[in-house]
Amino acid sequence: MNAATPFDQFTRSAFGIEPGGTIGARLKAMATQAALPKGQSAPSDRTTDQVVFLASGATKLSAHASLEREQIVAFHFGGDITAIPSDSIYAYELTALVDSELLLFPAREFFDLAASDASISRSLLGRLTAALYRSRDKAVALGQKSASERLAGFLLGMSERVGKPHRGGCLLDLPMSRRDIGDSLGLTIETVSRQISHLREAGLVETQGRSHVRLLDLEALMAMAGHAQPAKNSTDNDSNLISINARLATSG
Amino acid sequence: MNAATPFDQFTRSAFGIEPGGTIGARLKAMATQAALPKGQSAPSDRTTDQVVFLASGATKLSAHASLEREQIVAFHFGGDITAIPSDSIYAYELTALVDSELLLFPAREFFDLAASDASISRSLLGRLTAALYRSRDKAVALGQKSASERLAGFLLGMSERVGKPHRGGCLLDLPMSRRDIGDSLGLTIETVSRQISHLREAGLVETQGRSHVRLLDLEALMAMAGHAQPAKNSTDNDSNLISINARLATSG
DNA sequence: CGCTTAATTGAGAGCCTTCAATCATCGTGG
DNA sequence: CCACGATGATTGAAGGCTCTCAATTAAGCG
Repeated sequence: MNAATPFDQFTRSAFGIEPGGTIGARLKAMATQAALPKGQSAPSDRTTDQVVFLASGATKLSAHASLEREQIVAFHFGGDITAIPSDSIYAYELTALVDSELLLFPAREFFDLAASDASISRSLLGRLTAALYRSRDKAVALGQKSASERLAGFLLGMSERVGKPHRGGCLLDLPMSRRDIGDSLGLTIETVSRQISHLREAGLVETQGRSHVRLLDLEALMAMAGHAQPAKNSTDNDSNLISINARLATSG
Repeated sequence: MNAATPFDQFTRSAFGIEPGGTIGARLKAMATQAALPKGQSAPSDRTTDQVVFLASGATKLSAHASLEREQIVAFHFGGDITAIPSDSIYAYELTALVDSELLLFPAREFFDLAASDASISRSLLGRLTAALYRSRDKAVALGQKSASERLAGFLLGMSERVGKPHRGGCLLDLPMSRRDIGDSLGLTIETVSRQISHLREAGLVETQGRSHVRLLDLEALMAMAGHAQPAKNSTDNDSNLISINARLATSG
């Protein structure tokens, strides 16, 4: 086991502890390492919740409301931690959007052990809270927002997580399909496609191929997404630029 | 401080620790106790996330997507713990549905202290995970389900939390208005009202006054909600009755 | 270079919303 | 105890946004 294994990355970057310690050894004993090729789903356990550390790649966590109806509740990227329920009213499934490496833990044992270490507990409490907040924000979008608002919000959210600054705008290389975007936003692929076309016609974005999107006007997108805080006075728009970058990318 | 104070209830029932200990004293030092009359909102802190323990009563946690657009992300009842974000893109607000008693903690300090105690950590990890699962399930409903499915799911969810068994059915005394239900389900009050009328006409529920609802056919409601697991064989419906009661009521 | 899959674009239908009016509920005051 | 008023809930009709169905175009891969 060299210094760059997923497990070392897990203990060090996620929790700030050394993999060689007592806790590290016990964590390792209950971990299952998996290399998920693109499109493949994590081995699901119908009897035990699972905690997942995504070492590298990108995944989607989706719930099957019925055959033909899938809701993606979260996207994950390298370094993210998430939890997969086993006894929900829906069947949840973690699927790789690109080739990915991940560590799987049985949730109950993992939390039992984590609770005994202050550093790990503190990290998990923060991450779970962030994931909860993110999930709530998604619920707000799904419950209250129009298709154009949702798509603008989605692009801005992705820009925070995988965007690269590019001449005052932002360059995205989206790992998910239009269907995935639709399943995440509660829209059909046709509606997603139409909304992207509208954004393109409005000069707010440029697209190249299936996955490359360039956000040309972040401020206009924020206004369109309804992310702008109600201006306290007249033209007090500066605060938006700050708040939009405030939250770190974490599973949710 | 007698044995029935909200704080004693908090440490004992929520975490299984004695309020008199060192941790208990430090928790108490950072706690703010509040009695919220019906309709009133908790004092919001725009700079610090808050952890809330609801000792008694019922509350809603809502996000303001804009003026006139409110999404309720969670209902809470006595014994629940939740967290209110301060720096979200939406303004979150905790409002009492009935006269309520609650304890407020600054989230960062609270989690810092909680992490140092294995018992508290374990409890919080479980509660936060449950809240995350519940929020995800709500996202699924908001993203994929029709009005009738959402309302049936709402009634079943409430039956688990505040329902009283009644002659093979379930008796509900809902503390929230039709507007609250609509804001929770991403529907208008008119649509909620129409769907309730449909359920009544179908003989699945009876209503009495504004808040009393009697669920007459839980199985039919489950089928309508789309909560039924895909039957593995022919008429294997017994498992639904078990799974519907599997999750404990927790904030989220 | 051709094929398979994904994405785009268009037309029509459906579900929920909006707008409007009526009815019921419940707290209050006589 | 009942009448009254205010708020909440119900019901109806019309419109809008997204979905469904269908066809075309583009992208990516062998």
